[in-house]
Amino acid sequence: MGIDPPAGGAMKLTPTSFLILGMVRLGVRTGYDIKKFADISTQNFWPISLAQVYPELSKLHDGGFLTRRSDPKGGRPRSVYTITERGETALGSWLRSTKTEPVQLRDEAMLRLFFADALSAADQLALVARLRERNRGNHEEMRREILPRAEAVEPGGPHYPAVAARFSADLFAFAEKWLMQLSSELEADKKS
Amino acid sequence: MGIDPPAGGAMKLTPTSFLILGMVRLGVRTGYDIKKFADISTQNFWPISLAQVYPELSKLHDGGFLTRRSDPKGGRPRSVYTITERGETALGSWLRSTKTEPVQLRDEAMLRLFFADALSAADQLALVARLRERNRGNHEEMRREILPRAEAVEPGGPHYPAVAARFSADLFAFAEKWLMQLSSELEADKKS
DNA sequence: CAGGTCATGTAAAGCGTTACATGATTTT
DNA sequence: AAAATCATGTAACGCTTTACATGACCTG
Repeated sequence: MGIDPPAGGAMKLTPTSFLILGMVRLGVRTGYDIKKFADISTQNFWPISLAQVYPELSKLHDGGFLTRRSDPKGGRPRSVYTITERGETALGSWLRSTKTEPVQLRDEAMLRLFFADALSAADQLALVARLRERNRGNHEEMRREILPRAEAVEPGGPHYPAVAARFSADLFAFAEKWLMQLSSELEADKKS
Repeated sequence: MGIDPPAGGAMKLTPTSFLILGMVRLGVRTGYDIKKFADISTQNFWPISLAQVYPELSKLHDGGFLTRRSDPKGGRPRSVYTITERGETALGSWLRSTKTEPVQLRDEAMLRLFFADALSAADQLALVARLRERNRGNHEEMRREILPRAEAVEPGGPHYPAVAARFSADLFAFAEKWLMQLSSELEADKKS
């Protein structure tokens, strides 16, 4: 009532904000659905938790980037969001922004590999075997769950989600071959 | 004086703790040197900041995993650390631990790619070009700075740092080819 | 002698995860 | 009838980053 509607003058949007904004733009309209869809699409390169989604939606709504409409299913409250003109503009200029942030990888298993010289030959092999197994699992999930969904897009639908999925899948495939090679080399070294 | 020397009964060590511990074990003895060496070795899969190093060293010292010796260079104070038996044990059981944490990737650029359908064909190409350029830079740095240092190891020295470096370098190389391919496909689509 | 590197820390702020809390609806 | 899923949030905690602070030593 007393709040200037578009408001958000000095509002700093994070990549997580744009993830939410982009999801709403793709037609994923509720907080719960955004989290569910993110889990099978963007989780590999930008993980989010459900606890981030709701405050972020409110923030974007307060800033005028989204509109909120109450649409209860039965007696259960539910909020449905739509992107505004302002939201589209913000998303567009983020997508065109040229400042490139570095990739950030965090992998405890790779850290273990780095220090693996402290292990016996047998334990080294076991460590690499665990790395391979985890990677194989990730690859499987990618190929079976994520890629097919991303590729099952109606004509005229978005096609970059499938590009991103294929990239991840191919990276996992490459890592799989690489780690197999490493295993073989270690086995060979053991015998000599 | 009144402190039980080994102390650390219920002390929870994080991957960052083991990174520090492992570095000291490899003969990197001061906080400053650990950060410097981490920057050209483990930064790609477990980034740390200098502000983490010193408190972590103190924590590990308090827990009896490291010994501290004061060794000033000129009038400048300096602490040199050594790993203890207890530290070796802890590092070993972490390395042999079978619980596998998931890889965690965070890449704003990939997130942009995922939502690139909102862009014009020209802007899509520009986005991919930026991705490629960043990747090429990472690959270059890997090949020119990190790999050679990791591979320049005296006989009997650790050889897994070089394995880890080669893995990263090869991943970047793979991504480079993949992104080149994507660029070509987009160019081809544009003409048709 | 100025700027860079060596060297060690503290404080504040930001971001994200886990756990907590609640309750309706749907599926088995 | 129980379990899973839908649905929305809050609170506490932990890890990391950035900024602040200090000062000696070395190189051009």
